[in-house]
Amino acid sequence: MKESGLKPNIVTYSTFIDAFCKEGMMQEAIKFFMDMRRIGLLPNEFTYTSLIDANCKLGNLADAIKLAKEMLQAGVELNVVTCTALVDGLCEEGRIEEAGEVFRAMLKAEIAPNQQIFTALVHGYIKARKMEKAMDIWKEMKGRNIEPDLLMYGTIIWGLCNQGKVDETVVLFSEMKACGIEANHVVYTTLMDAYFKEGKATQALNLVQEMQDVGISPTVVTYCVLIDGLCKLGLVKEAVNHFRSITDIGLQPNVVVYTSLIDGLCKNNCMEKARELFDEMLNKGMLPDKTAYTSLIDGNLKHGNIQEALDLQKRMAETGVDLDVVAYTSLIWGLCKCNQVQAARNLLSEMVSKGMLPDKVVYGSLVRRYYELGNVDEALELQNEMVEKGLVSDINSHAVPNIQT
DNA sequence: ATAGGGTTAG
Repeated sequence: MKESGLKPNIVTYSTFIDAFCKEGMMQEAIKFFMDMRRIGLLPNEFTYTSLIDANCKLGNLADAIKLAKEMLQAGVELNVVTCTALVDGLCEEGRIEEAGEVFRAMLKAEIAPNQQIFTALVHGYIKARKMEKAMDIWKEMKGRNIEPDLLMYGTIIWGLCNQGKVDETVVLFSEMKACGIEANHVVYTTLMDAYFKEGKATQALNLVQEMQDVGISPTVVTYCVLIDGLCKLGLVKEAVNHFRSITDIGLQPNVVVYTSLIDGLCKNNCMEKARELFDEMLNKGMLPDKTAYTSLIDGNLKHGNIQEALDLQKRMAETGVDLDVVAYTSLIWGLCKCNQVQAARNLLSEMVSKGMLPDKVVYGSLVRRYYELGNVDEALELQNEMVEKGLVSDINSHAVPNIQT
């Protein structure tokens, strides 16, 4: 720049600092920040905000707050953009009370709030599971005649769905559309999932139709929600049909979508089809993960195919996929059911040695089997272990592990 | 001229 005869000014420096921040090159950003002051350029609200926001996003809240104080001491006035960066950073760290304080301080300083800071704050309250406070902020925004946009509606809808209050989204969703704000695939997918999870299949399926009608393309996640929802309603044939149509619109099913369907097929007694899909996934060169293996293992165990389950477990180990609590629970229960109590006992020791906490279904299946075999000593030992771990020794429940994928 | 907000799946 010297060669060109042009002197960098505050905007030049701010632009570079912001670019460094966004590239994660904090050392360079700080170097420029020091350089500019050395040559007598005073950082402005843009410079500070770039640095504050970057520190917030890196979780360095202490540095961000320090910079904000420094900014005020340097006589640079706080504005809504800087406050939004701080509010968002604090919310991200779960420090919602402090975020609220920043917001209130801002109002006190007569800085006008806007859509963006309201969204950041609403998001923070939702994340902190304070939906009522989130709704208060939403109302305050409306009271100030600030129109919510897609991000704000999306956040509120997501929050309500999160709290199992999908019914309360109906009015908001209509209102949003009436304002001419187009929903996107995420909002539709979120709503569909919430409706399915509350057993409201009609509403969920209506949304699939509506999405098509308004020309919003589903994504792989949308399909996953749809397939999972249909399977859990026992509509496995429809789920398979939808699965097959994924490629028709140019998408490729991923491991998660395969797993949803495999799990659904297992739970709807279509083991053959489940195996077929699992192999199809392997043939496509996809690597099944923990959940994918566990779904098929669980299905096999519940259908008495112990050998196939053990083969899958072996393949899992060979490909470096660790068993998790769900997989252990399923295997131990299945082995007990198939009279392989020693193998089950070994797995229990293994999971405990890995620091996992077996639940009463795991213990219960072993204890019950030991009693049935007349091995009272082992049964009592395990019951003691259960009590030590703070589990109720409820071995009569005949509980079947309900594997949630 | 340069800074800030949300979200979906097994």
